[in-house]
Amino acid sequence: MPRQSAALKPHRRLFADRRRNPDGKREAVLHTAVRMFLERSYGRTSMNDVALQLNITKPALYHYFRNKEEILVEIYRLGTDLIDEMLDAIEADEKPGLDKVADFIAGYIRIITGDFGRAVIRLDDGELSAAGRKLVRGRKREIDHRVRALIEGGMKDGSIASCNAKIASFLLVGSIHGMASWYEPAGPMDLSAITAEYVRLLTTGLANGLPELAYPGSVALKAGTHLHG
Amino acid sequence: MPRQSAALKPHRRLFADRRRNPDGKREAVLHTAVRMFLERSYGRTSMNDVALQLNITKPALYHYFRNKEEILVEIYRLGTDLIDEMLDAIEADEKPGLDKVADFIAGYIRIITGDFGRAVIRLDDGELSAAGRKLVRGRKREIDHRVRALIEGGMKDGSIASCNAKIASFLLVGSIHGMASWYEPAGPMDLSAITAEYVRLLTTGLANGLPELAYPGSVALKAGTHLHG
DNA sequence: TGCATATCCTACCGATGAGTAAGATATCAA
DNA sequence: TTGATATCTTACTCATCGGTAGGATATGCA
Repeated sequence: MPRQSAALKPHRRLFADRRRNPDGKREAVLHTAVRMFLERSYGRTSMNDVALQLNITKPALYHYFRNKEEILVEIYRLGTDLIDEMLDAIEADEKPGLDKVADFIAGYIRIITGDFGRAVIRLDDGELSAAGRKLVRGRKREIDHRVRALIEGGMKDGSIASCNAKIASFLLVGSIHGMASWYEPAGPMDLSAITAEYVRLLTTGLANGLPELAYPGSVALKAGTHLHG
Repeated sequence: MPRQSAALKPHRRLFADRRRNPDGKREAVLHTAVRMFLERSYGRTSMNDVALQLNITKPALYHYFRNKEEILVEIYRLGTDLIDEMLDAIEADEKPGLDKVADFIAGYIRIITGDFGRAVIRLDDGELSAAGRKLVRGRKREIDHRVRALIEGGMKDGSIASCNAKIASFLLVGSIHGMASWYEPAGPMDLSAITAEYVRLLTTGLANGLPELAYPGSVALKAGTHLHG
């Protein structure tokens, strides 16, 4: 039933014979599952669907994972690990805050255009049990805080204009999250062009050096109130 | 089982007696359903849950809606109507494109901080049947196009700097969509402050008048490539 | 008052999906 | 070669959920 790209087929091979390779097979399950979860959502992808895709039967999956949730949590873990590593590298750099933010934008885009990065953003952690949800949301919150710290650092060193770092970081991260929904790796749009445009549009708004001239925000606010009673 | 805010209780009253009021009751179902869908997702909210919340039983719901999907489609319709009306008003205005974009940001934030507006963004249209999905996605796409046209108009009249309108509109809309996830009306953050910050950050990036000085995008791109092999 | 009908309930059906029991079969180490 | 064990399957259980059948009851109109 589910239409899958040819890229998934290779994982079948691992299960084609019964040679012992638990780590490899576990990984194959994860790669197949994350693709299917992204395409059809976690809730609408049954364990049977995943098993069929790998040319095995459902109970075989339970040889590698205790339950469905463990697959999802593992996917989240792999995805957040990627983001954490990127932030480690950026924080270790000696650069103005604005440059770090620019690096973050580019790096974050690169990660969330991959399967596991995109999973962190697109998959609904509300499907998790209370325990799993707490774990995953904790990691997400930690990432948010580190991004906010990046912006606050830029405000301290003067490369970023004074702003509400909490709001700015949400805007920053949120705009990139949007990409995870519409961007298609196989599509016609060039990723480096998108990245460049994102970096330019977002860092310009943050940059210091243009005190108030750009746009009088009060006008926009007043305009908003008279629209649609 | 589901914890609900007191704001839902009033809708129970309508069902408390059996006075004939189909329109009012239908609306009460929609208001209750959208709240629950937003809190627990469409998939994890059963018809029984909705009925219990209204102090009736499941079959009574089928007196007002043919099936569960009809409720969701109706919610999408109400939400997209709000957005359409706002865009109508903005397009009718005689303003520079950048000002229209600013108005859109403020108006869009206002709408998506309400239940039905937020539903358009947060609820997963993948839960719909092929027919419903086509309908809803068509309306969403139409909105995207109108936002893009706003930006293109600003480029034509010179108020917005030359950029890829498709990417810019995605960034714009995406950043606001992020709000629908983290913003809580009852929370501590002031909505008008958030709106002002969003308008300022986003319109500054778009505005014309600062040719290339703000930030050299090429640096950020190069920096991105060496992060995390 | 009494009838037609809208409203709502109890009790059910059928489908789906997570997870398990119990056994068959292949692999690998000795 | 042979046993121990990892791997995988067939055949189930149990719970949930969308939706319906058919009947009970209140409402509003004649």
